[in-house]
Amino acid sequence: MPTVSSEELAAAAGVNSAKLRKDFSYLGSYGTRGVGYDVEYLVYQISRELGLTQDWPVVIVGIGNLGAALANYGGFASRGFRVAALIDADPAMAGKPVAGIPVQHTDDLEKIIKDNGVSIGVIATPAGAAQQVCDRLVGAGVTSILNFAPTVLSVPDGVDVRKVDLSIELQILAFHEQRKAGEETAAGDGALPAAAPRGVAADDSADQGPDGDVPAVMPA
Amino acid sequence: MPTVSSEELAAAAGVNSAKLRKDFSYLGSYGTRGVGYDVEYLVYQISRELGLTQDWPVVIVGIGNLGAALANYGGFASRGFRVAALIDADPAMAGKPVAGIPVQHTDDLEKIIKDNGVSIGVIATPAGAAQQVCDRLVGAGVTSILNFAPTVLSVPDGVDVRKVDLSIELQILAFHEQRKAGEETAAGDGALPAAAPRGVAADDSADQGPDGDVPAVMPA
DNA sequence: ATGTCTTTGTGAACGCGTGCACAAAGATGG
DNA sequence: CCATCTTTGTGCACGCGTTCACAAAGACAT
Ligand SMILES: NC(=O)c1ccc[n+]([C@@H]2O[C@H](COP(=O)([O-])OP(=O)(O)OC[C@H]3O[C@@H](n4cnc5c(N)ncnc54)[C@H](O)[C@@H]3O)[C@@H](O)[C@H]2O)c1
Ligand SMILES: NC(=O)c1ccc[n+]([C@@H]2O[C@H](COP(=O)([O-])OP(=O)(O)OC[C@H]3O[C@@H](n4cnc5c(N)ncnc54)[C@H](O)[C@@H]3O)[C@@H](O)[C@H]2O)c1
Repeated sequence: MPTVSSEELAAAAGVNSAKLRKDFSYLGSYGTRGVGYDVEYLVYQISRELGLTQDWPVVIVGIGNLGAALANYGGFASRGFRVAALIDADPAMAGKPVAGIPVQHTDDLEKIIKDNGVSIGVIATPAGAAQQVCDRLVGAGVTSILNFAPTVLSVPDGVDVRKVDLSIELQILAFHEQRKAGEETAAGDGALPAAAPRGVAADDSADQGPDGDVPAVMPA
Repeated sequence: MPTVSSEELAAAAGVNSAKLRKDFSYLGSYGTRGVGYDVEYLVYQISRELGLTQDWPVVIVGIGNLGAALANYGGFASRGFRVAALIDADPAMAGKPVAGIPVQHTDDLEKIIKDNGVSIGVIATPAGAAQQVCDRLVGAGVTSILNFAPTVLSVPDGVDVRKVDLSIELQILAFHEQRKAGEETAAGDGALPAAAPRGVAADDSADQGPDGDVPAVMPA
């Protein structure tokens, strides 16, 4: 039976082994003291808890540059996500296949959502259309939204939104970059709390909850 | 003189007003008691502190589906980022313009970086090439990297990496989605700590530091 | 000039996640 | 069956960010 210790796992992930064990303990006591964790069983338990055992149908709305790239991306299928439909407002695109999937018109949005039992929607439309698209998605039954448009979406309680704003990612890098340059001359006497640079880019990135890195105050 | 109170700002951003004031206080005392903050002055101070007043040249490496979409994206320029160059390993692409910018070959990577004084690089290559591209970027002087490839990059101290992993974004949504479904029958008695769903998708997303939302343990 | 009213700036308390340290559990060997 | 050794599971303490609450500051009216 192949096993791994929390120490090995922690080293690979770049985190503290105690934290890792404590995290695992929320899933139950799947380890064997003196031995470690049964790899296969552990993978299964985590996959199950994370919802990776079922596959989720998703729709992508707004098949422009970004939407098309997403549709072509093979990494989703391997993680249990299936692109159930592509939706765009442009009548000229209707019927044309992107990544082998025919684009459908926005008029049918509600029907598409319901027919496919979709609960996760991806918005890749221009910012101006995002809130409107969001409202229609939610109205049709979508309860999770991944938003690429640089807008803050308002949604009812019970609906989750995650926003991917590439400009903000670059701004955060630029912010640290600026601090690096400043520190060369005036070493670490800035007015702001230390923003410790990380050597290895391990985990993080997943979080989007109350950021621990940069004050999460400025609106988009 | 147009002003705003911390209370108004906090309501708009969906955060606590005390937190907002404390955050601002790190930049100095720019407010006037009994009145609020001078909007124009505040915007300038924050822009300056965040590094938004200067523009940053960036290079994009890997001009495929995603890289091309990024190159076409107009949102970067408006935030002070300038696409200094597009780089790809495919000889067939060399010279061809994408978004009006000619694609250059990977052979010239180091020269391009140095000639343009680039310190921020974007990696949109396949996962297998990411670490190698990263090493070359860092070797040429890049100290901030935005990585779209689903790999954990190893970099020397002093180099910042931010990773955008769309599959993980979807997995996080799917995770909450699964919990919603579960709670309908067994209301809030899960083994995991409460993952409070947020009604409005305000801030967060910026952080990528130790996530406050989902345990940051699993490697990609 | 003085008083009142609004809003800032911040000291102090609270809550939470992280890391330390160790007892308990179990495997393994004699 | 007992001793030893490894690794888990977790109580506890520490540190940090968030929030409360209020004194100080300043505008504005009288
Ligand atoms: N391209 C990028 O790299 C990038 C990066 C960050 C953010 N974004 C954001 O992603 C969004 C899309 O970017 P893009 O470059 O693909 O733009 P795009 O203009 O290429 O594509 C937008 C697509 O949305 C469709 N559309 C417009 N209104 C719609 C509606 N109401 N319903 C359905 N579809 C509609 C259009 O027909 C078009 O096909 C924008 O909000 C942009 O700011 C893009
Ligand atoms: N397309 C998406 O929506 C999406 C989403 C999430 C993640 N990603 C990731 O982003 C990366 C790019 O995705 P894509 O869909 O654009 O892939 P793609 O295959 O369309 O493009 C990859 C490009 O990188 C170039 N390339 C390969 N090796 C290179 C090297 N050593 N140096 C420079 N260029 C090199 C290729 O010539 C190609 O043009 C992948 O790692 C993918 O997993 C993509």
